[in-house]
Amino acid sequence: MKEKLLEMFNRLYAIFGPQHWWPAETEDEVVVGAVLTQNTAWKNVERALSNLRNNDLLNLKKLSETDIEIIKDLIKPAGFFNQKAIYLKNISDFFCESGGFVKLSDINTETLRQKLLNLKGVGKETADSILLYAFKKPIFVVDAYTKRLVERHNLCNCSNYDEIQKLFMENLPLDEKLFNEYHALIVKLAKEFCKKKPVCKNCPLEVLL
DNA sequence: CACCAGGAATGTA
DNA sequence: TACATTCATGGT
Repeated sequence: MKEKLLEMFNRLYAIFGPQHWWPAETEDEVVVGAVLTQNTAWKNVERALSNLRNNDLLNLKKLSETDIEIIKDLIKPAGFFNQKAIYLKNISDFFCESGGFVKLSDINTETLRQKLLNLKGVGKETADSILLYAFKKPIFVVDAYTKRLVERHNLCNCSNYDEIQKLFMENLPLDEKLFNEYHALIVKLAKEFCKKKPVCKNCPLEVLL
């Protein structure tokens, strides 16, 4: 399995090259983007992020000080704006109360993950995306594409988040750079070859089966 | 017109 | 524990 997962990564990297994730200027922008992209096309997220940036609100401190109705209006293009505005408030308040990004970086990864999961609006994928792409922790992010990939290639007879995450983390070196690129490459693969949900025609990974 | 996108919370059995 | 429903905009 270790060989298989590495071979899959090497093949994806050979085909698509480095993906330069997360597409953001700051750590705060990663956090905000992680919430806004929940079940939402990234293109729509970019519009919401632009709106926030143009109003100088693309940081957690400003967001915690801004009226929620204003936030709702600016993030509308990303959809689910009523709940996402609440989520952004919860998270930005937490970061401010906790002493900011640098202070939180000192916390042990498992503890920090739990703190993030305790926030309304932060599930496992969002928490792990923040840990990996903002805090640079070696945590593997599992999304719908990853689940489909695991199922289609019969990498394990599991379907829940934790087991799929363990599959990758117990069979790969705990390397933040590797996990960063791996998840991004899976997303890239899905966008290029799996635009329709059930089918994955001409998928370059089929040769590995 | 239907279906989906870099999910999570809530309710039901 | 395992599903079903809801949230909402914009692209295809």
